[in-house]
Amino acid sequence: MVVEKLSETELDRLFQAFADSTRRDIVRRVTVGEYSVSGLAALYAMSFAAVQKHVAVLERASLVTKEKRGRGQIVRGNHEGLQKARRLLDEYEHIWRQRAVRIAGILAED
Amino acid sequence: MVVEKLSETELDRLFQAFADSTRRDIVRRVTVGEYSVSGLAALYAMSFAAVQKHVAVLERASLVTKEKRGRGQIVRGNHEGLQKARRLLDEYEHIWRQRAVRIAGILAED
DNA sequence: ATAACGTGCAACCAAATGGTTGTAGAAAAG
DNA sequence: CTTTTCTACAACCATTTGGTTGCACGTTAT
Repeated sequence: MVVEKLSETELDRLFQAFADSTRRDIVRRVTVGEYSVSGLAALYAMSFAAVQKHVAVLERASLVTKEKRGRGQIVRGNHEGLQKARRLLDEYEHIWRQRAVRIAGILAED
Repeated sequence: MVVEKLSETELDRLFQAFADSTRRDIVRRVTVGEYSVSGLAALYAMSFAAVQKHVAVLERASLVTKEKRGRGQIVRGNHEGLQKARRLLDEYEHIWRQRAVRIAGILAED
């Protein structure tokens, strides 16, 4: 199995992208259905430009993709980015579990 | 099973905490062993105060805890915070999978 | 008692973030 | 062709972030 290495700045961008509730909501929505940028903008109490910026942050973090369709641009979720974030947290969990096992082993030595 | 609800600001703090490579490294280290704040500070090419701030960010996000011991203060990993972050990403994955199943279902209707 | 160590905190600074408004271009509708 | 719609982008502003230095205070060591 090829364990694709994640660069640190890539991870910075990924977690930074998740660190805003509006962006988390956008990810949720575009995972379920398709939305144009203006379609998303209509959902939130902020300017179009603000939502546009949030989408740009998500795009830079590889969590969504944009695709031109007619006069608009549709936003889709990108499963790969999500998996990368999950993979890192899984790694931490693994480290944690190893540590728990080691401690149990030490305690058993008495 | 009680599915403890995570507040949005709690999630903001959690992901924000992960969005810095120094902080991710600190989490990794304190999960494996025990470190004082100054012990951590010695590891990075930045001032003690900077590391102290990173630890404070992690503490606010419930990813680490601090405990006074003698003249120093030891930093430990907090499994609960890590699990919360993982749980959210799992939720997204679940939504994604449901969607994949639904699309497969639609295609099968032909 | 004095010196050294570990920590917390405040003040400061540059850069990034999250928002705004305004302008401009490309595609669709009239 | 003109108007409307959707998008992109620049300029601007306030706040937060990530770093610094300096000072104060409690704890350990000499």
